Amino acid sequence: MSIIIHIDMDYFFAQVEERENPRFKDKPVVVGADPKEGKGRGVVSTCNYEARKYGVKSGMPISKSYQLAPHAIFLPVNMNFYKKVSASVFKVIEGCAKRMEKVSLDEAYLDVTKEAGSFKKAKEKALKIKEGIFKKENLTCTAGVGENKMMAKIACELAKPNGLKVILPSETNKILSSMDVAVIPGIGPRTKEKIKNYLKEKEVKIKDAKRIKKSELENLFGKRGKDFFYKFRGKDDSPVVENRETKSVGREHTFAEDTKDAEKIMKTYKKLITSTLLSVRRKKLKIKGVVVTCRFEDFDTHTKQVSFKVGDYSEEDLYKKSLPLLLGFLMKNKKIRLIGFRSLVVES
DNA sequence: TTTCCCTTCACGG
DNA sequence: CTAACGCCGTGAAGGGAAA
Repeated sequence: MSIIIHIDMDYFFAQVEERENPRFKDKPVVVGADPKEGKGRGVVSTCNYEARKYGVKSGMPISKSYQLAPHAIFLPVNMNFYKKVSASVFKVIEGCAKRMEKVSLDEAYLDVTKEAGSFKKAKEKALKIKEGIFKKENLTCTAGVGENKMMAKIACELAKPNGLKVILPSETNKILSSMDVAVIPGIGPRTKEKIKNYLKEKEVKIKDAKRIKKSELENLFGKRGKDFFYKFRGKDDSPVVENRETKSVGREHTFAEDTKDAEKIMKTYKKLITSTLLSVRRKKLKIKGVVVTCRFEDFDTHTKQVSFKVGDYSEEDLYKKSLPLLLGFLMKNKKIRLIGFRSLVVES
């Protein structure tokens, strides 16, 4: 049995924007792609709760969010600024717990099994973190405490925004039973659909999903199926990992309009390589391969990959090695929507 | 036979 | 045109080639 705290900054990017510009408060704020009067091709990155009242959500096409809330304040993603704020927030968190896994700019898991020793102490620690972040950065977050990563995350979801919730092991099964299967991390729309079809039900709660045998889940979902079987019962043995190794670094670009213009594509392609290589070098990584992605006008998406000897490579090297992959895509007589370049890397 | 490579799929933030 | 859909990164499946 572990004691895990999950910390999640509330509507992070939008909250930072509100802080920088207090007159945005009480108004719907949408951070994401340029809506371009409803013609934009990007998506919503984050929005505040005022915008959510209109049905706007993160991940939604920006064009749809514009239909739902044309009067909202639409802001571009100021990633460099959010990164700085995030670094400051993480300093607070690091000061409070030894074992910390950074999930993203605005989320972390803390394994406080040893330091806290009890759920009561863990709750106090979580409150301290919330206060520390608010004092330093004037931003709110939500904390969840549970017996493992999954339960900490679910507790956090239930308490948002600006909340703090503990789910005791004795409460775990009762709380899960009436929840939708999709609250389980790793169960997305596809997996949920498959489970619904398998049980021939319109909606599936976790108590219903528990009727499925472990062997059936394994047949349906392979090794993930076994994890699901245990997760339905509140069990998750995935560890808090402090330093994940970077496996790949890449960039991709969607054109404003689908294109066949080879010159335009090449120009963009070279920029993707340059930018990727910059990141690779900043992180002092060695390259062992490249992947080229192409999405055509009909959304058909393909990748081509080639591996080579681990080493340091120049922009020209990467260009030469990957060009045949890209040309393979240009041969097709279809307009291109997106191209991507990714380096497979190893830490040196 | 085992391991590695390539491609796709699904997911999460 | 009743769907619209970015950018980044991970893990796993499944088929085939290489060692």
